[in-house]
Amino acid sequence: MAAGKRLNYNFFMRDVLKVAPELIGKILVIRTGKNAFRRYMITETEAYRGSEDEACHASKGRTARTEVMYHEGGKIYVYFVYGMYWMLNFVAGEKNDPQAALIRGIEGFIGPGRVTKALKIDKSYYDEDLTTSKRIWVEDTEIRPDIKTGPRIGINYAGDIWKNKPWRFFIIKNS
DNA sequence: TCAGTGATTAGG
DNA sequence: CTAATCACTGAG
Repeated sequence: MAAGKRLNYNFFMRDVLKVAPELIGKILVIRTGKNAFRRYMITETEAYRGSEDEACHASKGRTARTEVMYHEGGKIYVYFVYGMYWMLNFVAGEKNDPQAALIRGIEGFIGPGRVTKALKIDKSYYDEDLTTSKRIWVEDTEIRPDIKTGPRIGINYAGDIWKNKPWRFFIIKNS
């Protein structure tokens, strides 16, 4: 895979613990008008992995909301939370293995709610396919950033085992 | 530190 | 139908 090329099916069909960190430094492209697109480098992600992961929405089973997580890698999982914010996730892994990477930060917009506000993401992106969509996709780069890890944010409801997993991936913004 | 805000879910 | 919950943010 080369810089500027769209990340394909094979990229997303792997385990989310590979996909989530590798998304860091990649370019998220979003259509903003008829022939207008904006490009943002992804700077922070989190991995949610399978029905065992108590922090993963799919740990409570297959529902209308989590259905797309059970689909093949490359789909988009969007959901609404706290009455105000859309969360943008990229589904990873094989069919029937519910995994997704939450996009927590892009260049200029740190925080999952701020990301979707900047990109104007809403429910209409639910189940969109990143490998074929004409309005959103991810491109490869030559960037190989120094990736830091830490525990995931906002999942206090999960047990300690899962709460402490270092499944948040990010790069510090250059100052 | 804490309220706002409404989709989603489980339960009666 | 009701009520609880929530992968957050901005104001104070």
